[in-house]
Amino acid sequence: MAITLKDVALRAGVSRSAVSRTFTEGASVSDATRKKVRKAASELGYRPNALASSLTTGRTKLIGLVSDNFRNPIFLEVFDLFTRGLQERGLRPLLVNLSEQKDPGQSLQMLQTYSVDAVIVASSTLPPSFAEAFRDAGVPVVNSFGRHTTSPNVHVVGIDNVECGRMAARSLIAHGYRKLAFLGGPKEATSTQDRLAGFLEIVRATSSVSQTHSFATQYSFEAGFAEMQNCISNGPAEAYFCGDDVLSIGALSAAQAAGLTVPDQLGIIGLNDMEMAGWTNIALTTIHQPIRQIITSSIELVTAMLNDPTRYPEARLFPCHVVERGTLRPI
Amino acid sequence: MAITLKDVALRAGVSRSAVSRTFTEGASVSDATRKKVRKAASELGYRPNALASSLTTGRTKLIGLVSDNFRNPIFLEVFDLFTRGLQERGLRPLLVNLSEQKDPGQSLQMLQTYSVDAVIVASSTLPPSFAEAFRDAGVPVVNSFGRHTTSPNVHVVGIDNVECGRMAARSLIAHGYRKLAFLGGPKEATSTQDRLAGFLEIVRATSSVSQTHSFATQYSFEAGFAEMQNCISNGPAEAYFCGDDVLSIGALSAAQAAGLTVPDQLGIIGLNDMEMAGWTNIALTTIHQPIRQIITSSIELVTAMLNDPTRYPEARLFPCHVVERGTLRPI
DNA sequence: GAACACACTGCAACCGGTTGCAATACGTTG
DNA sequence: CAACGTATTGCAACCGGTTGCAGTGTGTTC
Repeated sequence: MAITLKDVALRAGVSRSAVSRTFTEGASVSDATRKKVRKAASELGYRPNALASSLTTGRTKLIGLVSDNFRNPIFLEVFDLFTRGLQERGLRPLLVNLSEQKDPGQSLQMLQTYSVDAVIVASSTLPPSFAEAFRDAGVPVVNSFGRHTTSPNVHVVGIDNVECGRMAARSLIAHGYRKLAFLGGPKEATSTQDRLAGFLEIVRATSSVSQTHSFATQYSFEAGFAEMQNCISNGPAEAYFCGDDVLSIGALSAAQAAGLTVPDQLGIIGLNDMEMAGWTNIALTTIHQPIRQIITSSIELVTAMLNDPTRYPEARLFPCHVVERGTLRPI
Repeated sequence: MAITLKDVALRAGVSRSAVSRTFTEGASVSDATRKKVRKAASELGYRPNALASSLTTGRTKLIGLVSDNFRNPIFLEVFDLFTRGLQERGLRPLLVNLSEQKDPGQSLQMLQTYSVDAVIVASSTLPPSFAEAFRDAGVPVVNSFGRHTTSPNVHVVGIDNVECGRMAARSLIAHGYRKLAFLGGPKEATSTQDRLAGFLEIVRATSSVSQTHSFATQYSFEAGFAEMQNCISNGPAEAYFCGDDVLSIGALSAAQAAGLTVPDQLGIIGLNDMEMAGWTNIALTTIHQPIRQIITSSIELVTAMLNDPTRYPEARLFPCHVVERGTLRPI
């Protein structure tokens, strides 16, 4: 067994309380005692047991980081930023992979068992009810990349997907395309529905512009490739707004494989602006989603909730913008 | 505060011990008691506190998952497989992002503070001393994707990098290239050094074949792109063995940007066989690294160590093979 | 020199569980 | 019916910390 409070207390010739207080910010200990304790502790190699202390303090500094997206490269960056941001604040990410089951029950139970201080649900595809299950159980929760609603039940940090849909449509039109199409992500995801809504709004308000739309089964290269093959065999549109960048790259690949030249015969605009979109042999024109800001803000919100768990829910939305590369023809 | 043992005991009209035993596998409780307790527990919504119980059992089921590679897309799959595999066994991954600091001290201390049962160091770039620091502190550790040595000090699960170097060289030669080059990952990484050693071994044993070698600063697209630009300006070789697939794709992109045709004027073979290597607009010929098997085996090893922490260290190596796609000319 | 404020300190109870041990209950056997 | 083995149960101590409270010692004020 490891070194405990008692061992240090014994060696320093003080009570266990004194040792505990030495390692507690703002507790009342004299310099002399503190010094003795520090010395004994470092000689013994003492490490306080965070789990034991959580028992009385009610704080574990563990944060559940829940996601269902382990196929989309953008999420590697998401995990990178989340883990670093949390670490910097002394919080520890307990990672939960939801790829198997989409029911919040089991993860909720597990995260409660580990007394996490809060949960971050990082997903654009999980329904809002998922995050709400945590809130209902009294666990502070932030839904990052979640759906923006005018009356959120839980904290949401993300983008305005409807506006992104509008932005994409406007951009395609500005680039001179007239037969537009929406090649969305999973149909049941609220983000997909919202983007389509914004897209349709602009198309319908613009004369001489038409649209079609279809959906990929998931955010993956293969799904984008397959759906674009589908579209091509039905007679392709002039330009596509794809659900995200992975989908776009799959679609791009299918278009090239079918002998269509991009951006002349076929334009593509993605969403996310993940690192690969900028690779020179891909050069995807896409809508930049400010994930750094979303994640920083999510973490700020989580830490704020640690202090006030009943904080009134809010939606934090960050503006996106189009990054012009090579998959839309010049204006 | 949440529901505790006491609350359930009170409601069920039994002692706290009885409740505890109801939720402990193999403890002696009568069916009648068990039923009463179960009923009371579910009525109250009781969730056992895993952290409190860890105090007496000495087991947290927390596993530190330590990595320094959050830029390489292959690691998203690595995290996916690790988190799922651990979850299936009732273990919880506590993710540690080392991207900032390469000194084991701080992470070791933090992971001890959280009483992790074991640590998985998932990295091909961290030096062996990193994992050894955990072992020295008495924390069971597995170094996944680590260096194979004939006398490992810690458990290592991975591939034989020297053999991969040989394999790459043999493959390039078989495909008819004569002026070969090694475009490695970070120079100080043991994996880089091992691959180079194997590569050189074959080249030097083969008459009429020459080689040069250089290193990228990290495993990223940009680094591969930059280093290939470098190589081209110095007069390119005929074929390159790149440190991994991301590097390969960067290099590929630089070659194409410089007007070199692949695979005719320039051949490239990567390592990893990450998902993107198979994307039809990339089609990278590469050495497949069996990461599923490596991860499954790592988790098996970790669970074995949970039962026997002093288990004698072993190296588990998995064979790799070349996946032919489009970046080497036909044999 | 008495009265008082204040900084420290240790005691002991507590956080939410687990577990060795002794006590009890039960069914069996002779 | 007594003796006995076995299954179940609760008590109480313990895991490694934290913290309210009372007690001690010091310096200040009047």
